[in-house]
Amino acid sequence: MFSRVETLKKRADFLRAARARHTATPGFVLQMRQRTDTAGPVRIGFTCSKKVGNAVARNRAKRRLRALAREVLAEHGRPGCDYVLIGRLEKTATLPFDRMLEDLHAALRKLHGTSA
RNA sequence: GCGGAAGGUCGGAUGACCGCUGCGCCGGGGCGACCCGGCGGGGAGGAAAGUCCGGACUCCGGAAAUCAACGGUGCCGGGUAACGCCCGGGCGAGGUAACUCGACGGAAAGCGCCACAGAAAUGAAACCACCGCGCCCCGGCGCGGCAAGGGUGAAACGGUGGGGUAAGAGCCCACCGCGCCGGUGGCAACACCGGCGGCAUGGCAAGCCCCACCGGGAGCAAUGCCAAAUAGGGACCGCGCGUCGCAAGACAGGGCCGUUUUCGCCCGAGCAGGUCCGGGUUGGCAGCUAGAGCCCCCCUGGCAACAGCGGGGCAAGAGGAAUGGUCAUCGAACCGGCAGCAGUGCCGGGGAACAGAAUCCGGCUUACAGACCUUCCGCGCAC
RNA sequence: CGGAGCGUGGCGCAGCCUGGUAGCGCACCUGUUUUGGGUACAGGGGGUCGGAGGUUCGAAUCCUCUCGCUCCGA
Repeated sequence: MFSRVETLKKRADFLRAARARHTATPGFVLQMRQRTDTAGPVRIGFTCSKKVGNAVARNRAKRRLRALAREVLAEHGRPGCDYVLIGRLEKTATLPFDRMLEDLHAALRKLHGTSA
């Protein structure tokens, strides 16, 4: 791991990422924003609205998204980028983990390819 | 065996790999705050929920008593830090029973309301009917008596039976109900017994209210500190220019919870006291987890809730918010098939309810697939 | 996390405190007026009062529980 991974905490950062590039898969929505400091750390945020369910369902969805990000974005994340993973109703908690890993790789290829 | 009642416990399990977090230790780096790595042992619930009550704690302007307003509680006694909670008792209701349920003070302190229907909805009164007398066209009318019967309504001024009467009526009597007085038992709610009154007193207090008791307000996003940044601002309010003294200070005087009183504190010639606006910061640390703590056992007191002594055990502290992710095995409910009179057994599928700590405790309420334990009641059968 | 408030026809609101009739505006339907439409006038339909339980003879209204939504506080 050559770049540190930080957690996104500010509401303003989430709003900026929401206006940037995004792509959707059955299990989640991925947003990506290239910051001005291109050598900075990779930053990741997680969002689950009340639409996902009650507190138990929201926490479980966020934990699965965090596990996905730890496996993929730590190595394939681009420095100086903010990523936001958004949970979806039912699917985020129930889809097979391998399928979501593939989807995340595909989503990263799509966003990196178009923004390069 | 079937059906039921009460109380309690648990609420998926095991393993592997990869992670998060705070605590302790070790090593390294840094002047330091701290950062990195390794190891060890912790890491969601019975409701963590709803936020419906009661506290602890903190601030508001310090405390006690009192009155008023407002809010709450409401049979009696006890338990508790406290409670609207718990335990025991009383009364009422339901059930064959075990047992369960009850916002369960006062309607002769006062005000208000009781739609429609009905003669009349609480001062009493009288539509039909009943009875007596009078009159006539023999069916009614007039006067008087009466309130038992009819009809209306959720509710009609005690109920049943007998006597009585022109017809009736607590008009009289017995029993029941109600009220009052006395006695006995009980701390009390209340119960029982005796006597008296002839009955006056409809319902609603989850309408106002009366009585008794309780409560100052706001809340951990409280509050305190540090750093950074902006400003060194503006407006208003409070009291004021007293006496003695060289001064410190003291005394007048003033201020401090809605009222009053007592004490206490503050000001007392600038105090730089308070409030608001404007501007800045949306960082860090503390509060922050050991306290009326929970559980188990023995003993003592108590019917019990509970209290006391002793012993043992357990106790997460996050902060865009950790307590997990993936895989494998085992697996309850449920579904299907086969066997059996049945309890059930075997095979296959299936893959776990409600739900996530946010300052902390004591309760209540609500949600919940199922599994297990103890005690008790009724019925049936056998002895 | 803590604290306030609101749920009534399709939409926006009264009525609730002080219990017996659910009302107003826009919208909708029908008719008249017009060559037709709009406008105007007349008439009409449509509401489990968020849900459950209780108090009462009777609940949109009073009480308790519950569901959903909105706002405020460092």
